[in-house]
Amino acid sequence: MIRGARLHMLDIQQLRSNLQNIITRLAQRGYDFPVADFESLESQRKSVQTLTQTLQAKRNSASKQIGIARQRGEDVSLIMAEVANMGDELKQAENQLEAVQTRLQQLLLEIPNLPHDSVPAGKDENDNLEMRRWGTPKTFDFPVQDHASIGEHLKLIDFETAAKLSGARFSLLKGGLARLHRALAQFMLDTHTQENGYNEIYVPYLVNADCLRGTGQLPKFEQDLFAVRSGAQEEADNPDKTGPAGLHLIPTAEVPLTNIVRNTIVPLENLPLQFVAHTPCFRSEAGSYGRDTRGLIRQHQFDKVELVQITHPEKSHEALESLVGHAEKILQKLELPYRVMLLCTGDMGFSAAKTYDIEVWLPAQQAYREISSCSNCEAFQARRMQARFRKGQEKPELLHTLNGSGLAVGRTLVAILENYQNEDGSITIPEILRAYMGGIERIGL
RNA sequence: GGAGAGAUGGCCGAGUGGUCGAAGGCGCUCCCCUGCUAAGGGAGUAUAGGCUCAAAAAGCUUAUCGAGGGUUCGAAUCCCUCUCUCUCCGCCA
Repeated sequence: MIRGARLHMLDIQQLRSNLQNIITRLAQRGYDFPVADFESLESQRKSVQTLTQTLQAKRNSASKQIGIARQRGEDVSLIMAEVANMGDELKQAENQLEAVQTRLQQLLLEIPNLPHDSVPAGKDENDNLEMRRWGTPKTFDFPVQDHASIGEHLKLIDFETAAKLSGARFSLLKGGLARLHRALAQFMLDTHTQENGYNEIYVPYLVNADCLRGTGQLPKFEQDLFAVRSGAQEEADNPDKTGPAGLHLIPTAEVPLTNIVRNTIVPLENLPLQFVAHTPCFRSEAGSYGRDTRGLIRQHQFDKVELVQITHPEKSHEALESLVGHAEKILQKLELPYRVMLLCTGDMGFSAAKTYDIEVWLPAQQAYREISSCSNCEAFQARRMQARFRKGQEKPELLHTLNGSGLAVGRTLVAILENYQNEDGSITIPEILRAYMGGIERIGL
């Protein structure tokens, strides 16, 4: 049997009828569309599929006739002989179709999303557009320390022990900083659930391959993930298998949160869905050797409060603006200066049609550093996930999905350490967090 | 971990090899009827593909009864593997 439904990242109809346009738009984000491969596979697919279906139709009608004749008690040996010969031809056609479809599928699953019209064309982060700034970087009348030094002097960040336990790019927080880290996550969750209308969700931290394909991490970015297997298994042999085999640690809660609507038809009146979850995130950081090796900026494991919205396609771009606002609100309440960047075509992630990064001011680096990334994936993930909505009796339509950090907890901790540092090496607790810290105002030696 | 029972359309539920994409019911949509209400009658009611077509409409066609594979001219139905759910026992935070 051949599966009829195939998942693609871009609208396959669009791809067939509007190929040149799509190639041009993908080129803007630096993607070289494999035209020759695609066209050859498409033409193969067309002829093989037509052949296969014709043979199937023949077989079906012959089988039906056999059934009818049998019931009448007629002799069926003649038709039987005729159909029997078809078997091999059909099987061969089906196998061929399967092979072509698989190759086509592989190709299609690796094509990134199309940039939205409002996204500036550009090559890398230097072409991103600054939208706005909030807050003024504080001037210090003493030499500022970076967060790693501050934490180590306080003896509340212990990288050595973390390395002993797990290796490089892990960290261990103690005492007041561990509590501050927890307070931050609580504060973020409370803000998003109580003020921004999000529904708090607790999610699995291990997900199957379908989820990762749905949000776009697979098949292309396997190397960025951690795969796990249970001790009872020899190997995670078949990544496609559901169940304990082939599970991966989530690189972000976007994966489980967005996949909540995989293979579902959401009633129109339930839209938009707004989910928030606080989870650890696990990333292999392959290919980032030497970058941000010091401190908490780039870790294999970090906590994040993630926002996900599932919206009507006509509402997604205004939803993106509000989602960015929700993330910004956290920084405002923490009184941390930041700027909002609109990413250019070349700097966006695989699944995104449009992305805003929020960058927080880090005094020790004298620079703004990413603390949140908010993306509208439009129908890209929804198509991979078959996430749809239905209006009345009309046909189901693909939803739009959005996600954003609200915020990365570890990096927020970094920002607080650096922006709220005092000359004596202590940290002032931001006003808004004191309720979560038992009222204390300062963390010091 | 052991024993057993299951998985069918929006829902319930029939279907153990043949005109089955699937009876029946509920729900829903449209229409008719009845002065309102209630009741009644009729029609319709899955999804994703492909082909024909400039396109639309329409037509033809394929696939899908938890998933994957197998047997067969033909599979919801038979066989194998897996997943999930439920019940009982054991174990466990």
